[in-house]
Amino acid sequence: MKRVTLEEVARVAGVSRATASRVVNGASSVDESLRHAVQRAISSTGYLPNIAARSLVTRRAHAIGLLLPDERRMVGDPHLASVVSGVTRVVRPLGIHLVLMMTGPGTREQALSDLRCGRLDGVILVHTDPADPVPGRLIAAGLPVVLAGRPLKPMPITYVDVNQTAGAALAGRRLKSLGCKRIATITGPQDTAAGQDRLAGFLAEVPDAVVVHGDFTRQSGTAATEKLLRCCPDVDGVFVASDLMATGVVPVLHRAGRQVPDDVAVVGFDDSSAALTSEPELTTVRQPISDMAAEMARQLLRQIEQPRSPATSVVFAPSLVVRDSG
Amino acid sequence: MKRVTLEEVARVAGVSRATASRVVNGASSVDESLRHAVQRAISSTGYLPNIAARSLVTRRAHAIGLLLPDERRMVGDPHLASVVSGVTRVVRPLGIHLVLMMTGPGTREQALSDLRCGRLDGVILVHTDPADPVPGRLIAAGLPVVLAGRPLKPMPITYVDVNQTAGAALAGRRLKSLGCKRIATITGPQDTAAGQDRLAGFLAEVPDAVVVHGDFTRQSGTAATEKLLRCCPDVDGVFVASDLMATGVVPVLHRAGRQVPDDVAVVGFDDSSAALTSEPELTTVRQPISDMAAEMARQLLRQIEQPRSPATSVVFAPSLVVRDSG
DNA sequence: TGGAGGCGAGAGAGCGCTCTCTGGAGACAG
DNA sequence: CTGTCTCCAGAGAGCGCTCTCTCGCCTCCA
Repeated sequence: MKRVTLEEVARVAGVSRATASRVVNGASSVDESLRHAVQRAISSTGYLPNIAARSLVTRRAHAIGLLLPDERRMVGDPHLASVVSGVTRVVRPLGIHLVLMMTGPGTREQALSDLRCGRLDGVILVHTDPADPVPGRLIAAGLPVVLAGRPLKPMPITYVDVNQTAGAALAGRRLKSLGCKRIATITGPQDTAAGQDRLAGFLAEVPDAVVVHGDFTRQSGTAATEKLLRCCPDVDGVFVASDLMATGVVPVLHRAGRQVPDDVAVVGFDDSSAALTSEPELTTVRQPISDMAAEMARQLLRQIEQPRSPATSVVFAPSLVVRDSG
Repeated sequence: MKRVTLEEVARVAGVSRATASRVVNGASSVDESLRHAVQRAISSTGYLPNIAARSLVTRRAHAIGLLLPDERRMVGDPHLASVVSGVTRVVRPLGIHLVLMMTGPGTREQALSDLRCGRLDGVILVHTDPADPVPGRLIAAGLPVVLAGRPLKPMPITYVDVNQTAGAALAGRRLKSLGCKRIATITGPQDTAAGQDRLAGFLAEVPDAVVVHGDFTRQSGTAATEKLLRCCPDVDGVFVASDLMATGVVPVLHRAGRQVPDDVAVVGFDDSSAALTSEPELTTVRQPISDMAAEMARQLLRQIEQPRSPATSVVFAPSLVVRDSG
């Protein structure tokens, strides 16, 4: 249980600490026989490099942060596990730690100082409040940061997103191809980029759609549907801007005596687990969350490697998942 | 953007590095005037301690790991966000990082070496495979570890769990008090502690219950219900050992022409988001996940503080959440 | 054979911090 | 007034690693 240091390894291998270090870090300019001696010494002693000591001199923490919104917004979010998994896939083989931070009082400041004092090499920001000053301060300080989702107001920051507009258009085309005549949409909050884009994309495809506003919550889906049935009782197709919201929509339709999809076709957005537990299972627009998360990690690593490299954005294509609801 | 060191702070404050360090770490034996001078120097220079340097000498990483099963088992798991949130609540005020690791090839070994080389101070293990040798190796090495959920075979390890047996009994009592005469249960996998305990607890309350086996998945809920309706068509109350499974149960009952809860009462377990998106909303047994996670964090910190302290277990009380299904 | 050139290994100086140990100053008892 | 005890600040030695700089040795060409 006693700690093995590089010094120890070097002694066992009969070389200097510097040479042992070269072998550990894979430098090429080491004689083959010495390299072998060091490798034998490493496995015989069970040597593990001390990351703290390494970080101290390389000024790399070998850790990135994932900044999440508060629990309330995260619980029931279907994507968390996929995001973590996607990032992990990229980051783990490199020995980089993924540090989770959930927003609470002062969390974002904490992240900022972790970044400044070299405890974190970069951060991925999820669900950023448009009024949040932290992303701006991060890019101003030239610190590596990637946003999940397009920022509401344009800023020179790297982000990864799905083509929300195209996804909503996919939904619109689906409803039209089902022969729906009276089409409506229940929107997301219009102070988010996703909410705006999904509405715009849908209207581009179905210009005469009835628009009722929601805010991505289940409750708002229920309320919006009641309103919709009052103002537009002959509706026969509805695009709901999130699956979670759609789980509030379908029961209201059923209670009003409308069969889904026979009387009213419903298309959701997200392909979340809610789409599968809903009855009937939801036709929905899928975002490749895990791949997007992996790309965020890659973008972040690039920025860490090459500080102050220009901001880029990567936009993934959505796809339609046809199930039973529309 | 240049880095400020303790040396710098000490110089500005006109004291030695040691005294500055004492102030930073809150040691009491520092003269009030010097303490103030140092604090002024800290804020004027914007000093942030370098954690790597500190870790190097204190041998504390100030980071703990959360070891999760693979993405497949995690996606759709309702509890991840709550677990993270609960742990964060305890750990963040102490400046301790929460490192997420999702099981993939070699992840657990990685966690072990992170622990050994001092990159992690301890780990919380979630959903551990009973055949997994890692927990055993961790306790053998005297490394701080806490399990989420009772281990299947007894071992001297600290764990936090909900009283699964009592929770299942709660469900049984509910069905009986509703006047159900022909009661069944759809179980979880019997190679997990939760699956076993929920069945045992339910049978203790309803000894003559019909037992059909499932494995916590939605699909298994569907299949089990079909089987149940065939072998026991007069069933009027069913305890489903997880909410997710229950979302597969209810539609089958509906299709068979049974109203929930009028013809068949359904009680789930977990109080997950699936319980809310289900129609009707599920009566279910709630586990205080977030509080349990916080307790896991506290237990882990205690072990880190006092290595090789005896293993303890903390068992939380479940509660019944009455909604519409039973 | 001698000198230049190149390549690989070792010596040693830190990285920024903590912590022990020492020493000086002040208080108080003898 | 001296000796002892206490208390607090500073000096300095690392923690384990990387990386530059230097030096030695071997090769190759003149």
